[in-house]
Amino acid sequence: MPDTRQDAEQAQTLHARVLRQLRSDIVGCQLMPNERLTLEALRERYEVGWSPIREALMRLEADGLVCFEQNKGFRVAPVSRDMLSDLMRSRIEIETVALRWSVERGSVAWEAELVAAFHRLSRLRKLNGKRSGSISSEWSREHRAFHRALVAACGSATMLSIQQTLFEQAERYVALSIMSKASARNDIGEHEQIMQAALQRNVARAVTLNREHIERTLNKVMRALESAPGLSAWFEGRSAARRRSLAAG
Amino acid sequence: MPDTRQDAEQAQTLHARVLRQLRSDIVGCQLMPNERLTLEALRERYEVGWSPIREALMRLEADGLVCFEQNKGFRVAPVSRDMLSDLMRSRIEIETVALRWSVERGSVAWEAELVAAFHRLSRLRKLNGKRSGSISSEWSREHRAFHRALVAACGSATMLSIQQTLFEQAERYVALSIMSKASARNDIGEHEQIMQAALQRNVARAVTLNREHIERTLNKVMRALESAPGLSAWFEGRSAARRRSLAAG
DNA sequence: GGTCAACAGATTTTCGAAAATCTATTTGCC
DNA sequence: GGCAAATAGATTTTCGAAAATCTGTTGACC
Repeated sequence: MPDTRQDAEQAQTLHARVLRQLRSDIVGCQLMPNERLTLEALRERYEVGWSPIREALMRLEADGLVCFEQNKGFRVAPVSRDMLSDLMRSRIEIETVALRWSVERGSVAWEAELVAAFHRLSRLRKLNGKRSGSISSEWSREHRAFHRALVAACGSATMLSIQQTLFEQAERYVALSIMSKASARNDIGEHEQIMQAALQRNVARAVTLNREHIERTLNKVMRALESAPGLSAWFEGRSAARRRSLAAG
Repeated sequence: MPDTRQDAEQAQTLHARVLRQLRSDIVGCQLMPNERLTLEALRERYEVGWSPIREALMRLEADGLVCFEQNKGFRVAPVSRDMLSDLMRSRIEIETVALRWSVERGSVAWEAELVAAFHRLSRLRKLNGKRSGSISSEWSREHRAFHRALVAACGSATMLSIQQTLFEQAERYVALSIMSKASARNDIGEHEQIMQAALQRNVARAVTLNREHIERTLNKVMRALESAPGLSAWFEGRSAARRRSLAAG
């Protein structure tokens, strides 16, 4: 029974596949913030019928990646300064709790997973090509895995799920900032420090470093997006204004 | 243009109506934990086609009220001691943060809303009839509104959304405990004390009282469910075991 | 010239049938 | 008798067409 990942992915139902692809396309900003998600266009893009698409979109709405309006259809969730800072503030609080619990309760197996996750991450390049302006999908996967490994031993499925949701939303803002400046910050050292504090069971230090890690990301992303000429328009809000400026340009 | 609530509800799309009804039926335990949600049965129950039902179920899965398995369909999310205590621990942490922010930032308008919400709640009976063993839907609505009013000024849509989701999940456990014992705890005084601490901007006291409020609910619900002969089966986990015991009895 | 209603095109929403998948039972074989 | 494959029934999953709704435009009327 050859159960390769390829097979496993093909064995998925269509709505599960569409959900995965849509999520990836939105987080990676292949579908830009506030972009209208016409069912017809998505039907063509993913080569499926209406049902799997609507189901996937409904699911993504709950994750805050998609917005929905009665009889008006779906959009990629918009972005704004306020939402970004709200998101990051909330992430800090959630991860502070989860990290504390995790460090207090983590076993040796947890330590081992954490070390392994860091090792995998440390061997990857963050960006794809030299001028691509996009984050490597492997790096993204391992980065997410590392941050999950940090809080994995918290013993709360609820907090883990919230952590994942917020992390994913934050990833979208990071992708946007990378698109605009093509410079990613080198934060491997920060990750290592957080890990070491966690391994030493130094809760206060781990929590503080994690908070600063998130705050630095927030600052970098905020500045990148404010100074990006093409992308700052996404921050101004109303879609009508944006459409006009794009049509004019 | 008479825009009554009746009209507004009828103007909803079908999947929005089904979502609302399903959510209410699950939180109120008209649909019991772990119960299989056959599409055919739901189609008949809510008198719609497949699409609106699947969309609503997908949405509820994200809220943790429904579980989904590939090609096997949907179930009402199961309940367990572990999930209950995880849920309540997480609620405490979330509401602690949100309440702190809310008390620190709340305006007079917030105070007024809070007082109004408490007043409405204080004039309602918790249970429906004398022996109905079910929570009054008006009380439930106002209870939720009161707890939301407490944290409404936190300034974070993210935290508010999480608070709502967890509160709703907790409501289901409370409904279950009421079904089993028909005795609800009289907690109007607790609510009043939390409110007063919040109005006095005494963050520490408000947060502590809120924590104790949730912990008391947790203890009461946990005990009610453990001692309830018919319902403790829901707590034992695997559906197979439960099915056998029900089929035998 | 400005405002409102009606219309046409585009899009979303819903349905019911058809295809794919699973589950439980039966049958055949060892 | 016990085990595995085949089968039938039930259920989920997907599709494509039809109905409902919205949006922007045209044209009539004031």
